[in-house]
Amino acid sequence: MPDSELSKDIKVLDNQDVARVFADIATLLQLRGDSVFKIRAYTRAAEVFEHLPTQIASIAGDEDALKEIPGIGDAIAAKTHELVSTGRMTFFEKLRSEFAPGLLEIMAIPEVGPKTAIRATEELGIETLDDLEAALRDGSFAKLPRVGEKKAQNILRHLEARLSQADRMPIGKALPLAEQAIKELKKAAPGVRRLTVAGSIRRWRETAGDIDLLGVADDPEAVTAAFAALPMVVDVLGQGGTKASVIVGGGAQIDLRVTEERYFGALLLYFTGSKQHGIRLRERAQRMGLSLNEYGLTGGGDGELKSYETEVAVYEVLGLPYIPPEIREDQGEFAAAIAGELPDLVELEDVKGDLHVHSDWSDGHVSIEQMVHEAGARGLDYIAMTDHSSGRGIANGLSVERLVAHNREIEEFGSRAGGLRVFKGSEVDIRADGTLDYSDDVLADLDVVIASIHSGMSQPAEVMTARIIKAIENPYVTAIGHLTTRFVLDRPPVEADFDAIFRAASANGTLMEINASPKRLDLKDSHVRRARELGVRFLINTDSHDTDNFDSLRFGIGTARRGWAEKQDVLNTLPVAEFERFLRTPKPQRAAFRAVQAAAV
DNA sequence: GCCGTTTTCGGCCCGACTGTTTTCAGTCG
Repeated sequence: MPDSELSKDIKVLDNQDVARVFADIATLLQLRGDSVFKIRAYTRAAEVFEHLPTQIASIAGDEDALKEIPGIGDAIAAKTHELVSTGRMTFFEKLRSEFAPGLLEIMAIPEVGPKTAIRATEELGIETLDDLEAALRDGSFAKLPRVGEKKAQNILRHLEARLSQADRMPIGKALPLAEQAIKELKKAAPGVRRLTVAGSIRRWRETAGDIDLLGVADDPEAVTAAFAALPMVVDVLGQGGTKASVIVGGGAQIDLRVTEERYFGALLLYFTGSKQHGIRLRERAQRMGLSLNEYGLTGGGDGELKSYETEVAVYEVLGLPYIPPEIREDQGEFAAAIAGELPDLVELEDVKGDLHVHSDWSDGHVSIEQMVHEAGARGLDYIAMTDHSSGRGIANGLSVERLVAHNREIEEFGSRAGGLRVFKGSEVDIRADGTLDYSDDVLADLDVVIASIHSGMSQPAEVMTARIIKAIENPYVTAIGHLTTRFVLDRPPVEADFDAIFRAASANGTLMEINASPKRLDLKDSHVRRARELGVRFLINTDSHDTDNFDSLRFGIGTARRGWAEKQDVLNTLPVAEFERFLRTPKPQRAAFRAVQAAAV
């Protein structure tokens, strides 16, 4: 069959799809009671694929290339090849046919493991989530061996959370909740020190399952008691001498652990994760004749436990430099650390400008003057006012006439904005055919042009790719805004060939925006990493529609850091004079400008 | 099933909690 027909018949699997299949295989092998090491291998493969910055579909034809990936060997490479080239996997289908189709869903409920799931099907005939709910409610589930009343209640609560889709929350919700809890707890328990957020939030993952907090105290029990009694708490799941788990309003779970000062370093390292990063650390310790746990390191000469107040100290004993939380994903950070090639990640303080800002001229909430004033108050050196173009009727987009008036007002405010430089800009719509809302001669009058998609998001991948590349090639487009248009947990990304898009951006000197709005986080972390590999440079913008939206910058920084972005990769870390020089450089030469900058750093 | 500055075979990370049990299975992070 020719390739063109193949591509018609077979859905192109993205990395998440492939990862899902291997995760399901691991679950099914658990149900079958297969070797824990085999299960671990499939689980690892799923995690590796999920975070792989390269499109699996683009390399799956070459099994040797697949086997280059750590954790992928002969068997999984062959299965991946089969899956991607045919859309099916014989092994998976055979395995799946051995169990009721609903078992995978049932196993996904917390506290339901393979043993419980198997007993539930064999003894109660449970095959779907509905069956499970019925058995939990009528009490029959609680009579299963090793279950009981309390366990059944817990499982029912998890099931209800799953059915209401509340099992993960976006970081834009999780982090403020964590900060509120920290603030309240500090007030309620003045004895607590070093109170900090750990877990996936500290790694700036875009979603969180629960919120992990760690602290130090001389009287830990007093702190956990105060925590359980906080006003924001609606339910206490458990509370002991060093640990408490609560549910707060809105349904989020917060776990707090309180320890002695001397254990804090190992504990923070342990509860920051990721799980895979921790496993690699413990393996490394083991090779050194040591054993790492959440209290410290044992082994060595005397076999005594040695504790550490900081993470740095633990890494040091293991012969490693400090690895920032954002890249603790077992995605090459160990190799980089050992080679002394860890990236010097971009920091919040590095950002000097924001090039995507709205006002009440389009769909923003306050005036240009207020946004400019706020940007100055926050210490920015430059911003671009980028209200929507005319195609965005719904967002009160600017006609060419209004754009001219908009430009005039910006020039006025710019002249009396103190040291702050205000650029004339637009967030111009990329139409379905890849043309822009304004003609080139209108765009030529602007300093900064952010080209974005706001409609026609379900185009086929080939059409979408060509559409975006056309915008990238426009000589006046500074950057592509929120490339994939996705909303975290809420709207899927557009389908496109992102490698081709990043290559075009790199060749044309068109920047890619890392949109810092916690609703978007677009580019996402893995896209940043891949784009950077292909030579793309970035802007980290807040897309602010109100003065407090400038707070979102930190989410963009977190995402950029998860994508291994360094200061030199992010153009709005340049001082204003340098950034203006970049804007004055004609597009064809911006790629070269970029290289000069890289060499200069 | 994967992997190798202790191994191409024989290993494979570590501990705690919960709720069920009369000594620990099951699950989680």
